[in-house]
Amino acid sequence: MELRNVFTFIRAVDLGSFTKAAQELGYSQSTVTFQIKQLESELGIPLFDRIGRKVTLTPLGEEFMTFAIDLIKTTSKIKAIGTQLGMNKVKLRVGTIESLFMGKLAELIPSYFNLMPSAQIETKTADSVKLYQMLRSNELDIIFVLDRKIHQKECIRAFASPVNIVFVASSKHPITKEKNINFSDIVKQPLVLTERDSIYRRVLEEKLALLDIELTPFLEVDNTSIIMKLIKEGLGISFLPEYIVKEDVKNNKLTILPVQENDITLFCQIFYNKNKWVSPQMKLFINLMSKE
Amino acid sequence: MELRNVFTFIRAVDLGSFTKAAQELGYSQSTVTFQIKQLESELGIPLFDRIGRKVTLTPLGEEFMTFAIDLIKTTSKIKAIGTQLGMNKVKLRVGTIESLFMGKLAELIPSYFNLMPSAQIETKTADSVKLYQMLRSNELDIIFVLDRKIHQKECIRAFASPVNIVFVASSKHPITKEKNINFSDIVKQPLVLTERDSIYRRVLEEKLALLDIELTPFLEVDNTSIIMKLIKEGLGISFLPEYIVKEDVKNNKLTILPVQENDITLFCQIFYNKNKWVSPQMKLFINLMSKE
DNA sequence: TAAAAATACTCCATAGGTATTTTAT
DNA sequence: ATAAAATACCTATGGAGTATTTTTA
Repeated sequence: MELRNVFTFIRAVDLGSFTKAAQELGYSQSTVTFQIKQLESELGIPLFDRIGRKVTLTPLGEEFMTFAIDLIKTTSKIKAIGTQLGMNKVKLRVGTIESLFMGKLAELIPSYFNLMPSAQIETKTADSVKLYQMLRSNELDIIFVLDRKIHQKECIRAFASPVNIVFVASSKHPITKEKNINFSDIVKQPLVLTERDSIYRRVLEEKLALLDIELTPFLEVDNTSIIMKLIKEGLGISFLPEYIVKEDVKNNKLTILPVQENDITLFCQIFYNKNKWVSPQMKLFINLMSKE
Repeated sequence: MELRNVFTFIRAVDLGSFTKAAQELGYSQSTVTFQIKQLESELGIPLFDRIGRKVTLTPLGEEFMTFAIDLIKTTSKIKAIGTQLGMNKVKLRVGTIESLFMGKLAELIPSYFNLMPSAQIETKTADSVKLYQMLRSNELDIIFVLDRKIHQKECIRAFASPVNIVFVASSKHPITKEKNINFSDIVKQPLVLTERDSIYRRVLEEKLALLDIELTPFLEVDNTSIIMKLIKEGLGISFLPEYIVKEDVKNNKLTILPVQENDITLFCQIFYNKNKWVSPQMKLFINLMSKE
């Protein structure tokens, strides 16, 4: 059944005339006759009695009329889809790495819900490799990662912001007295680092490899919050993104070590799947991150 | 918007695959792709994310889905139109002449409502000329008249039953003693007749005109019930359809006069407009009358 | 005679098919 | 290599128009 015909039917009923309906709808009179005939044969029931030069609904036609109005009501609701954004609960599936969750994402969530009150967010914390995979297989709508600024196939970069990765120690640690520190000095210290395939750990190792320096941390922890807690207790030094230590540096609990050779900069970035429709929820998330 | 496309959309969502939907619906895969594309461009919103070789609904697609289901529900209701007959109040507009209402129609109405419990009947009593007019202009669905069996243009005769028109007098009236009565005897009596353009009055006059007899009733009344009341009180004789006096003849209140020359037979008939859809209500009415 | 609907006929848009290409598993 | 969707291209159906006929007021 063609909704166009249903529209015409309703106008014909309201105006009591095929000709008038045709004029109003911009059809020729014969087209209206045809459309109504088509409806009647599709439904297998007569809709109008054609008596004299008047048309009047049959009882079955009246019955059909109520359903026809239903159909039209629903189509007008359909036309309004997308006009009231965020009116319906749309879940945004965000993937990120643990340190970015703690250091950046957590503080963004309240303002997201502020602007999208009926929203839902589902977060998934995993390592970058897993996150890229999940984005490609559409298990996530958006991922928020720390990485070099390189092309990721199938993915579109919606946002990138530079992040320094720094060496930190407790402010009470004797090494904070030093003015100039080299990589070779660092590696002699007890190091608490993230796991081997964490991106900044890997970047650091590559850098040191060029200088023929070997890295032997005495402790590996996969959670930056725990690392910071240990460091604050004076347990050696670590290599972490600046954003995550900022707060403690301000409070003078941690100190960034002045390692001249360290020019490692990564980017915290947002990606989405290139084949994915960018929903208002995704746009909002990206905007909030950009304005920060 | 094409409901066919909405059907396809729903199957594609349920099966999570265009190809499977195509197989199930008997389309080619490209047709499903085309139909969904068409929906998307009509609505101006993306319905599916095509990621890898999977398709998944976008948030807007999910929103559309609920309305799509609405549409399909309504169309399935539409298909059921006419299956449950008499479920909805359909008014049957019946026109008849006064004597037939009293003599035939009144007793039929209870059985009509018995078989069509949710029905409505609207009756209109008028003279035959007016009734034919109203049938032609679709102010009535059906008319029940007493007439010669002649073709009425625009009308279809659904039923006809012969009716004798007879002379009656009170059983106490002296004329009932007579064995043989002629027209010439009749016209000498005080006559109470229906109005001039009532059909049996007219037929009688035509018959008498052939015999060069003139008819001069002393009283004309447009209501047969009143005429019968007057006759029963001994106020002359009348010329009425047999069905209307039957009851009183049985009770020996009225007597049919044995007028040999009187062979006047008319037909009580049901007509409907030839362009009119014959509703189950109309059919039932006709059937009930035929079975009587 | 005028006005409304039905009918006949024509034209073009488009729905649907087949075959192929692209993309991801 | 396979499976799914997109794309290109072709054809037949049928929707809409014009012109005419029928019917009633």
